[in-house]
Amino acid sequence: METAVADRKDTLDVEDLAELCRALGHPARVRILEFLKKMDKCICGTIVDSLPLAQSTVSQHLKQLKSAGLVKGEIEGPRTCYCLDRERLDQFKQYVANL
Amino acid sequence: METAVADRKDTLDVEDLAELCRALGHPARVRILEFLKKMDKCICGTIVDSLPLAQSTVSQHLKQLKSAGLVKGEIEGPRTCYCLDRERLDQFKQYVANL
DNA sequence: ATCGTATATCGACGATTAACGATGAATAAC
DNA sequence: GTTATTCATCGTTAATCGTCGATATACGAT
Repeated sequence: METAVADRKDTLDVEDLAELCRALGHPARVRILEFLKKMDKCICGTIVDSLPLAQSTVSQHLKQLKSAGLVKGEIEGPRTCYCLDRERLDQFKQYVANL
Repeated sequence: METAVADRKDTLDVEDLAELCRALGHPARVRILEFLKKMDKCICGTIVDSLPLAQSTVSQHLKQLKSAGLVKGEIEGPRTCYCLDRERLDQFKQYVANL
């Protein structure tokens, strides 16, 4: 019984950890995460300016981070303000620490 | 000067972290890592038996983990014995803890 | 020698990724 | 109203990924 429950729990963690890792498996996305860690809140345009990539590419990367739950975007007029989801980052840290 | 040095250090860590994340960005590879964490040493065949994947696929996954430095393989006759590179895993943990 | 076991590699295939420029929708300024 | 700014989305392209079966190589047993 306990084993069965533990196995299910492991299954969810594995998939979730893999998803988070996939999200951070590109240097640009790591940089974005670090940037947001420092800046707390930041509009898309500033992130675009900080990377040697096209705006559309950065937007795609942000989309990936958002999909993984690591960042949140809040629309302000024509701008989008992104911030880190610190709880989600902590979750990632927890997973990795438990490896 | 210090900024320049710090920037270079960040650049290396970002790439390295991304590489490690990419390696663990697939559930099968996370499972292999966990398996090796528990078993300490394990032959390829046993790992193959523990996953619902073809032997060739598992071999490819192991190759990815090896390339990222997370596992080491030691040939013993017709068999290969894999083990976790614990220092490398600790490095990963360190990177993530510092995010 | 032959046969069996183990596994890395190859090639094929479909799916996914990362890059870009173009564009449309939403907002702001005039 | 027009014009400008912002950014998500689209489509294209080439590269990479994940999976498989087949196979060659290395070793072990007979």
